[in-house]
Amino acid sequence: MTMTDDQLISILRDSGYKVTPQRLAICNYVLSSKEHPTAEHIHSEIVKKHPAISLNTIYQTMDMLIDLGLVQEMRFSGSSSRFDSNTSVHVNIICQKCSKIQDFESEGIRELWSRILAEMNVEPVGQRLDVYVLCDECKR
Amino acid sequence: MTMTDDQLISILRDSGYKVTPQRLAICNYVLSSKEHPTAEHIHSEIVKKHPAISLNTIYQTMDMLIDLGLVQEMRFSGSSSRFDSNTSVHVNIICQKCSKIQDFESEGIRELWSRILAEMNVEPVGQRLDVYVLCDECKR
DNA sequence: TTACAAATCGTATTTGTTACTAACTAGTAA
DNA sequence: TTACTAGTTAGTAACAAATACGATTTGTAA
Ligand SMILES: [Mn+2]
Ligand SMILES: [Mn+2]
Ligand SMILES: [Zn+2]
Ligand SMILES: [Zn+2]
Repeated sequence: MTMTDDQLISILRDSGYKVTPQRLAICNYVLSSKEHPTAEHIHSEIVKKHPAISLNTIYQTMDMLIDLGLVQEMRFSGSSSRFDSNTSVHVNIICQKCSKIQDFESEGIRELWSRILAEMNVEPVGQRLDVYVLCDECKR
Repeated sequence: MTMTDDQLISILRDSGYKVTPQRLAICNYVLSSKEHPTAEHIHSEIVKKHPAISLNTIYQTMDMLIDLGLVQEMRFSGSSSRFDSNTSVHVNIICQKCSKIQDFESEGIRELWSRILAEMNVEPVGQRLDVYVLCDECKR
């Protein structure tokens, strides 16, 4: 979910989180990324502007974003967690070979998913919809 | 997926896996369980009949079952992996509080899911459909 | 029966994540 | 501006689940 610095700052302050340059940099990167990055990946990006940033701060900031409901953590076998800033109902298309993750989102899917929920008769507090595939590049 | 010992033995032999008493016990337990058990949970069950069984053997047998396509591993934040022997298209209804997992499966859901796949235009090799809820007991 | 590849058990190691702590800093209110 | 304080950071230690390793045992095909 992309937003302006001012919007982000309001959200953090309203929830009692202090605004630091590290947080702003991490949030801006993660919330605008479509790559479902790992903590290591986020760190390697942020360290360019904040050379002393620690991996721990990345994890703590992810915990904050999860607490704020702005990010979802996805765990996998054999690889580290990916962080998804798309919190709307959508499908993650995940390549089994190269681990690339692409979102698929549409009104049609939201409608079909809501019908599935209706059939199950549950009140969801979240969901994770993964489809495992071989992506076009890995199929070759 | 429940099956007879003979069916199971055939599958193992056909794939070049040896048939051992430990494997039979683990497979029978896991393939008939609806609980999405953890490795520890499986171990605590099998150790009753095989007192020397190691946790390592549980993990190795799970790898085998995953290789055979009979089991799917589900990783989570803050808790250990759960192993799901229901490999058909279904939704895992997962309580955020007590971590109980219940399958929901129906012709309607398979139909709706196939329409989602059609819209995405992908050839899935698998999927993981999680809905996070508060179960009836935890809601009280 | 024998030979050998594979499986098991027990343990060591790895790895991703979490916990801890001293130093630092954002926010607040004189 | 200044001083205070609770929250944040960086660095590192600790943790736990999962994986790798190696000696011994076992299943299976000759
Ligand atoms: Mn996504
Ligand atoms: Mn299931
Ligand atoms: Zn790929
Ligand atoms: Zn519950």
